[in-house]
Amino acid sequence: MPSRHPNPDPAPDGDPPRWRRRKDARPQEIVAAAMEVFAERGFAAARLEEVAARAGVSKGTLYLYFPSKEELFKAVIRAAILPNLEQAEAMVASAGGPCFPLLERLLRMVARLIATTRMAVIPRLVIAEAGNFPELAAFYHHEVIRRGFGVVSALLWRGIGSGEFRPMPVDPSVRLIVAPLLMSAVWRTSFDGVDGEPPLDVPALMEVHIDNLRRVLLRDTGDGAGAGDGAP
Amino acid sequence: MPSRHPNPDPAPDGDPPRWRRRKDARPQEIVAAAMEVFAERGFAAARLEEVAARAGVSKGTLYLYFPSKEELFKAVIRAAILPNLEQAEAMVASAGGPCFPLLERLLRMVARLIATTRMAVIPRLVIAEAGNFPELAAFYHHEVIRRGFGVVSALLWRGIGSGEFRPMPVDPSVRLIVAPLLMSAVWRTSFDGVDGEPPLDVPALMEVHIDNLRRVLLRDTGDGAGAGDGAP
DNA sequence: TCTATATAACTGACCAGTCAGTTACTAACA
DNA sequence: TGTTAGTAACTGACTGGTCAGTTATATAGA
Repeated sequence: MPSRHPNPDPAPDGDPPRWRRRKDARPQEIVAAAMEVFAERGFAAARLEEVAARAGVSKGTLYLYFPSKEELFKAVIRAAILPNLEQAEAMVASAGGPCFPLLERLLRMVARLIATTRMAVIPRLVIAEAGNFPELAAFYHHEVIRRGFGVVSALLWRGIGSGEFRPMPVDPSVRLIVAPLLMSAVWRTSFDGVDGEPPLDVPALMEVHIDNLRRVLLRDTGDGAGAGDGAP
Repeated sequence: MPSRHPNPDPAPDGDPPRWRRRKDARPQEIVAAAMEVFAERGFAAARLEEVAARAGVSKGTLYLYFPSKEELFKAVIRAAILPNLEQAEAMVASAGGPCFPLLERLLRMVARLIATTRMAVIPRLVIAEAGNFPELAAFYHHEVIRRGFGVVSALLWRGIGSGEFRPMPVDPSVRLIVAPLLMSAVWRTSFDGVDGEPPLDVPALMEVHIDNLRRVLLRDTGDGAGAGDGAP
């Protein structure tokens, strides 16, 4: 099979070489291909032969850049999630003013990622393999969950400190805020299209969630702070 | 390897037979063994050899009672979930009076199942294999999710109809009510004990969730219907 | 005796990871 | 400006192992 990344500056003479040395481009091409295949098949069922084919290299080449299937998977997770996580951390760290609108922006941002990108498959993949690859679960917990929880947690503490939010148990609240995101990601990659159901409307779900959170998190201010259909 | 279900009424004479015909008992013993193994390894990584060993039979015997690994898995799901689902359906159908306490009972019941039984692994297993076995996902959606959602949905409609609950979009609300349960189940079977974290306190999480739902679902009644730390 | 029930050896297919060999590129030297 | 070692990048056939599902054979029980 010819490379899917052929000579970008074809030699004028004779036939093009069967392959080219492209040390710098390979890793990210391999990771992109692996992302596709893992997303379609899950970790265990993904075939490295197939990853290699989609990356336009041979299986042996994979092992020049990644020592094992598991490390390749970690690289996929890092590439898919870390940039977004860093963006979220920066957003919360830098923003001033009231916390609730910031939380709204955060939730909408993640919801959009879940609804529109392949990133949504990652939680499912990790959940699936956690039993057989505990080290993978630990990696994901340490690199993603802990940091993600940290972002929301910081936001809640700030809101409580300023009096904007009600006092509340922070750890359970973080989990309850995040749960619908997890559910959306899992749903979209496991049940969408099954049984003739319409696909899950992630943004709509998120708007209802945000409305609910307004009632739950915000300290009562006397005026109708909640959604519009409430008391007279 | 000797059977773990040896002759329950050992023959008085000579050596006991190498095996016994136990047509009626086999299926449930096999399903119980399969539940264990699937829970520990996931669907794909579970070995039928091991299921057979734990059930005290040979692999061939499995195929006398279940035509394939997939059908065996379905049997496991049915055995683990259907009784509880039916109990929940009966509870909602038969109970009168206000809806919110009923919802509380329902949530606490499921939370207890998730926190204390092996049932909690089922969602993880289905999620994990949904990509590779779409028919399994469809089965689970049809037999479990649809009915589970139906129970909560019925409850919400009733509460809205009676004026106990605020008007609300029912489908998203059902998902938001269920999401923390799903998260708890997944967490307990994927991340508990990882990274030195204390295990998830499912009942505590559920109590916070229920408090939140009180604020979200119940129509404002003027008095302090919400949790105890609110307005004077 | 007859046969439903059970066994255990077998088959065929799959795949992660390895490694001996091949090729594209580089730079030292003519 | 060739030419030619030298080497890093790459290939693909191979190994060793796994496991779902099948089948020839044996025996419990009627």
